[in-house]
Amino acid sequence: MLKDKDQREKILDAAFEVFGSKGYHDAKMIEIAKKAGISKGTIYLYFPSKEDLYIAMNDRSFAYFLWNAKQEADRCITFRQKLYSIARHHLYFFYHTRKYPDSFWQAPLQMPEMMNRLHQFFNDYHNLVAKLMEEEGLEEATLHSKAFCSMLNGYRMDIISNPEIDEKDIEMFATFTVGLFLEGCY
Amino acid sequence: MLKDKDQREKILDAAFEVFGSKGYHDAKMIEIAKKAGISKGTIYLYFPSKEDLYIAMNDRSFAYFLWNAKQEADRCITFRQKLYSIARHHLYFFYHTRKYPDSFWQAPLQMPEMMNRLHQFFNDYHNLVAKLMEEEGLEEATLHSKAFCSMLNGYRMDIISNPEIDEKDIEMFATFTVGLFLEGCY
Amino acid sequence: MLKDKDQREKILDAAFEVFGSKGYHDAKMIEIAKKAGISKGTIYLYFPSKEDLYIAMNDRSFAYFLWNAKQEADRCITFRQKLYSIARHHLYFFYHTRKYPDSFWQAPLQMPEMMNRLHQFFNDYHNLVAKLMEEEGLEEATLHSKAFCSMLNGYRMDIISNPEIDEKDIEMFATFTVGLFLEGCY
Amino acid sequence: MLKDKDQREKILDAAFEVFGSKGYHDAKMIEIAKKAGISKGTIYLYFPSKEDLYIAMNDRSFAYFLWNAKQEADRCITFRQKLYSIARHHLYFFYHTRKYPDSFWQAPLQMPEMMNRLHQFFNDYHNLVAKLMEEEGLEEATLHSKAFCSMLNGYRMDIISNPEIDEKDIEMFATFTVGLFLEGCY
DNA sequence: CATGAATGAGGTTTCATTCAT
DNA sequence: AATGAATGAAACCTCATTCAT
Repeated sequence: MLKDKDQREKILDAAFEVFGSKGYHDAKMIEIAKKAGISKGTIYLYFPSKEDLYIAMNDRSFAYFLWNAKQEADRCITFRQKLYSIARHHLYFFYHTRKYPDSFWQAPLQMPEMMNRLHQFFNDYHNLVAKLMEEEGLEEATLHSKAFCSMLNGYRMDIISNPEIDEKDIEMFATFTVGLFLEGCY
Repeated sequence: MLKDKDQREKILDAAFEVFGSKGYHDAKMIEIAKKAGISKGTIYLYFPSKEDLYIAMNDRSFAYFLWNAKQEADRCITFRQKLYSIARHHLYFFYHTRKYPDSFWQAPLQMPEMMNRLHQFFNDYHNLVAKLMEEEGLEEATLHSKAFCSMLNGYRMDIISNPEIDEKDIEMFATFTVGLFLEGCY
Repeated sequence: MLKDKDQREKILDAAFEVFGSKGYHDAKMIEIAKKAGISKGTIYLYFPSKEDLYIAMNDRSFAYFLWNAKQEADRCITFRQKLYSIARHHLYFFYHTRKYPDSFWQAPLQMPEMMNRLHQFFNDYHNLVAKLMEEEGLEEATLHSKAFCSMLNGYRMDIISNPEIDEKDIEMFATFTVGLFLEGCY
Repeated sequence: MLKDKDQREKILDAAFEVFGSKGYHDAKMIEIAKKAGISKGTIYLYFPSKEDLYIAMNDRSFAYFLWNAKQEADRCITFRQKLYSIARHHLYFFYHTRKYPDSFWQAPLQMPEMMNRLHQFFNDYHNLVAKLMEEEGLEEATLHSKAFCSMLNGYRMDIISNPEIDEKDIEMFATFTVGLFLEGCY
């Protein structure tokens, strides 16, 4: 039982790496199997298809992301601190998974189920952030949360493709974004 | 001579529609050919491979997007108006191409040439916006331009997948984004 | 383990027949698969490409030919007998594979690896014969061995395309060739 | 009229080069057209198909080869001189066309018409040589002529692939072959 | 549970040939 | 006569999935 859990997780870990670094179409089941240290057939004991594996892998990542974002934010007291924790969490996530640029934030069209999950995830994330804003009394919390998250998303490609970006840059991006959000550009 | 031009454009138009609605991998050359009203082989008279066609199609879109963005901004006088024109152009582009959600703003990894073009495009776009900001005397124009464009990008998925969004919403998104950028969230 | 060996051999057998009777370019992978009683994809489990299969098939034939030629020659005592055994082996090989005229003795240009193997094979064969001649004290063994083998090769097209040629003719060709080689034309 | 003749010849010349250096299957009509300085379509005004062009090209080569061989032999007086002239002509032909190794002496199976022509050519050539031998009173002239020509053919691959072989080697090969034929190996 | 050999549908690309100009 | 744009059949190869062991 625990063994099963381990197998499933091992496969999801491998899937994260392979899907993440190659993209859905260029990822091969055999490579995921090899990376998981098992055989191709075994994957099908745990996941009915490549697509299902892809979705399961993303689901796990989504849950993990949201859970962590919430944890971090809950530790903070002031609104500014909360925004800052969201920003840091978001950007560090990009930073730590920068070797797997395809693992997040985009999905193949022609995979409606995955699109739904992705929408749901964005929804959940935006709601999480919107709630923080509502608690602060901010109007139009939904629009504001989307704008805030979108600014963070904008750093994704830079973080992925510019190897010179380091943790100091990440901190700066977070500070800048929170400042712009709270006070505007001037 | 004109004929050639026409054929090439016809193919690029069809490529835009098919790549845009299916994504690179799920797009089939035969479908592009049919949509262009020609035969499969003819595509290869104008483009050496599927990948080259994809890149050429994107290049055309990039140039078109940048040219229009500049046109619109140049017609404006105040800084706020310029930002607003950028925002409207950006969001209306999403709106008018919402049937082709894969035609823009993302590219398959494993296609380094395309990634380079995409980076270049973002660079050009951000520079265009940064220049407007520099003219206004805004500090850290690069960071600000990225943040501004990122907020606009954030509406992409909504515009694509929510069929209830209409031109009034677009205008509202633009107004909101410019306001947030200039004055902050309060 | 034995199964694998069998599959590989089955594929090589089928390749010998199809390449041999159609030539490299007119041979189709699907036909080789059908003849081997397997599916197209299975061939690619054992050989990475059509070209590799072609080369492997030829390699096997080369080794087989040389091994047999040596076996037969080693059983003989006198020089004349040895020459005669070489001639018979050579001509009977043509005779027994006459249904597969393209399987031997020629290779597509534009396939450098195959050309190398073919050269190597001719080299090995000529050396084998040259050695017999050296043991006899014949001068210019290399030139003589090439001339001898070339005369035998000359019967190839006759044997392949003239269905009236039978084993009696083969014996006669061998006798004639050895005689001409040893004593000249008078 | 003369113009036509020129076009046809130009195409045959180009075909000789391209078929000869690439082989039938790897030769492209477009390349032949370019080499002839005309357009693809024009070839089809003079030859109904690639196959027909290939056959016509070979036919011309065959006729040329035979005509020259006869010319050279007729100039000679003694039997040995005649054999020697045949040998030199044969080997120099290989030597001078060594850049076009596929232009002669082999044909794709699956092209019965071409196979027939090739047989006919060998027949004619062997008869030409056999006649010389008959005039000398040699018995079994047919067998002897085949053996003689086959020995010459044996140098083909060497001449084609060994760039160090020069005219001195050719002369030596001719001398050696005639000697072996007349006196045997000792 | 686990394996990995086998399958076969499906897509990109090539190129001889045609035909309107 | 000459062109070259257009055609479309055909073939190699890939890889998700199955299933006997």
